[in-house]
Amino acid sequence: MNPWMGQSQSVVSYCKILQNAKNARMGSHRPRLKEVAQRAGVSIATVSRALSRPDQVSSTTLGLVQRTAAALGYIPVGPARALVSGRSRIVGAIVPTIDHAIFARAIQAMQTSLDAAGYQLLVASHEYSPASEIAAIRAMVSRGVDALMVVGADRLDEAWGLLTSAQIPVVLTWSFDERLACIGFDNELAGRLAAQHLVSLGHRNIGMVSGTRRSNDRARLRIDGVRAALRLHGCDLPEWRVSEQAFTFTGGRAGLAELLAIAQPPTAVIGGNDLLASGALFEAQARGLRVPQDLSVVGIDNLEISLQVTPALTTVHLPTAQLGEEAAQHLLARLQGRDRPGRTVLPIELIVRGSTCEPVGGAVERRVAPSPVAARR
Amino acid sequence: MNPWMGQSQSVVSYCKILQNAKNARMGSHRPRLKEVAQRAGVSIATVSRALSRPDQVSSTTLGLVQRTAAALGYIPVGPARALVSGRSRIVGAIVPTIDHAIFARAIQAMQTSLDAAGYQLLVASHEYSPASEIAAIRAMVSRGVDALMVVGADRLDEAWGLLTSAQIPVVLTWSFDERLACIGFDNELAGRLAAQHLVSLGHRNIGMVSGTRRSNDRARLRIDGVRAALRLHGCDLPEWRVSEQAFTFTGGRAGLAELLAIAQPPTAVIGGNDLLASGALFEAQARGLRVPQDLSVVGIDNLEISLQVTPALTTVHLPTAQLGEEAAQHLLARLQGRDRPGRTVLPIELIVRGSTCEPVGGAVERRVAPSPVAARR
DNA sequence: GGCTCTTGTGGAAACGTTTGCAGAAAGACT
DNA sequence: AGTCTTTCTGCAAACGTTTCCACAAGAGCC
Repeated sequence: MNPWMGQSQSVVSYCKILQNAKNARMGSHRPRLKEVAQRAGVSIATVSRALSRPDQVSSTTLGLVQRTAAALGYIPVGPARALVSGRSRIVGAIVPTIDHAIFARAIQAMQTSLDAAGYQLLVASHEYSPASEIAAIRAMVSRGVDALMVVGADRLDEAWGLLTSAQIPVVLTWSFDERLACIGFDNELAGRLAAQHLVSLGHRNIGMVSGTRRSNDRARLRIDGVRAALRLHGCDLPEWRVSEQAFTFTGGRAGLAELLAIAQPPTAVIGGNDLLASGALFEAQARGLRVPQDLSVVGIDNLEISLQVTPALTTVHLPTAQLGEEAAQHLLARLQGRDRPGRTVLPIELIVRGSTCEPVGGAVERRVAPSPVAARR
Repeated sequence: MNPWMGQSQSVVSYCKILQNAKNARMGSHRPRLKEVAQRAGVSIATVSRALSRPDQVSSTTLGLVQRTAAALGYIPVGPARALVSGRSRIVGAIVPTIDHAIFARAIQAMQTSLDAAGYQLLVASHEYSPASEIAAIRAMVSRGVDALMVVGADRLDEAWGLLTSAQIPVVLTWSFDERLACIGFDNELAGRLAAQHLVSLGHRNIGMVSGTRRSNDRARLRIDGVRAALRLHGCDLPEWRVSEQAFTFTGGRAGLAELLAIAQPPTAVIGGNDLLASGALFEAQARGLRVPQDLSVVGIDNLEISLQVTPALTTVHLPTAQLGEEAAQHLLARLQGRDRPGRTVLPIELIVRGSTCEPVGGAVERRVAPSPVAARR
């Protein structure tokens, strides 16, 4: 049994520990190893061993100690353990934001895996601010995390320095970099898959609603992928056919609005992720455009919502929950001294649904209707 | 300046610390207070003071120490600080799941507020398992969190015992209980508002797609609220007009399917939250029912998605981000010894959008079309 | 020039564990 | 019975901070 994990024991006992010399006036207090030892009539060392490596203690003492500890409601003091053992049993995760389905899902998956191994998860978000990320890394290291997960390969030199010189396992997720172990997706391929699909349907005039590119290599790589696929077929993705927006439905709507305002509006758009793509879809429908006949829409991520919208969204599936779990397993393995591959590329896949079809000539001309004001709030 | 927060300093310096006696072969290593003290030619105590209470040190020494610490890339060892000071500067949050927009948002808001105060956030999820929650509480306490946030008032006695006997500030969120300080919503009112709205539109036969009620007082209270409002107008919500489902779009769809299968299908449904309500909306549309003419749909939460679906979802707005921030501020205040009200009820509000209207006689008879198979994956 | 008061500094004792080491006890074998 | 293992236990030394206390040095005052 791992003593860092909660042992199941009655808590009524909490109230039973009555006044020891010091705390007579306060009533109950949190017992320490020393009190358990006294009560059980053994040494501190024995109690410690009984609780953290039961095999090193005779079965009679073991039982005695366990019973006493349970009766007193003993809960170990983490910082003391961490200080002497050098391991806090805490893993850190630094993400751009927790309030985004893909990161929330990955974090949830990590947490579950870590929990099963007796580790806790410390989270921080930096909202795509490189300076905040540095502060977060430093805060994590300072809290003594045993391992660390970060997102993406775009960061300041100082952040790289902290990560590479920290004496703990670090895993870089979502994309790749030589300097660290990585578990990620081929973001460029994601863009290529989306673009290829549209090209193979016959689209030649394709727009993209991208998320913010600054401090976000994933966003840039996806655009690169789209561009590469288009070039391969003699098309291109000029900068003015890329609309950069915040990662929200609203951003997706604004992005599509922007693309529809240019001289030769695209017959298909690729969203940098499903949020943007769904937003584009909503905006198209609000303007009376039929999707996919008047406009094809492709996303990247495969969120649950993408399957629910009408038409369901064609998208590139990225296994984000798996990423979270693999990240946790990777770090756990390294914490146990097991070797791990330095780079894991998770498989991605285009999922064709109802939001894409071959372009229907001239249909886009219907886009004259202005966007009706969406119900506010 | 708070030394628990990352101080901005060059990291190149990391490489500069060359071999001290012990680590000659290893190259760089993480410097301790002792090394900073030696290098600066002062005592450990002075360095400690310079870094954590600059006012207690002469300005010349202060500058010297700060420069040396920065040059060496000193990062404090949290567990040691925590052990001696009794404060880890870590706050815990235990939620049912991180992978749900409302909790993700609340956690994100908490994290931001805590971060600004130099605190870090330790998260755990229990997936609505009471036993897991106990383990999580124990794990948190064991890690020495300075304060704790939990969700809801449904938990085992053992969990209550741990929470009330822990010698740290604890805040209960989303609902209320006498035993702890609370920041929450009037969930019963949320249900009432939704039901009242439908009744005032003329609906008499109302169904509900609820989330799992077990270990979830919020879900139960919302149903209670709906029921109370209906009773007030001479209607009722019999148990067979309540479909209990998982908190997902799919759950919402299944729930509506179930309600439509009963003898006198409802003319309006209330979703226990917006996920369920949106799911119901999607299912209705997939079956060719017009919303709101054939079926009115109301949700609770006001997620971003609720504004984007067509028609936009009538819903009860719950300020979840505000809840997260208030929870953080509450705990921070108590950590600083400031007094805080024991109970904060956050305001909620019905937002009427396009998914509800007065019932149109007999329209529901159209529901004969079976649900088309949704595109898989 | 002696006195007090303030300010800055260092020594050393905690904080609650884990763990190396040594010794005691108990069993196995001659 | 004596020796050699093996198993179990306790002592005490870490771990890296913060902070109490004492003391030194200067400043201000008469």
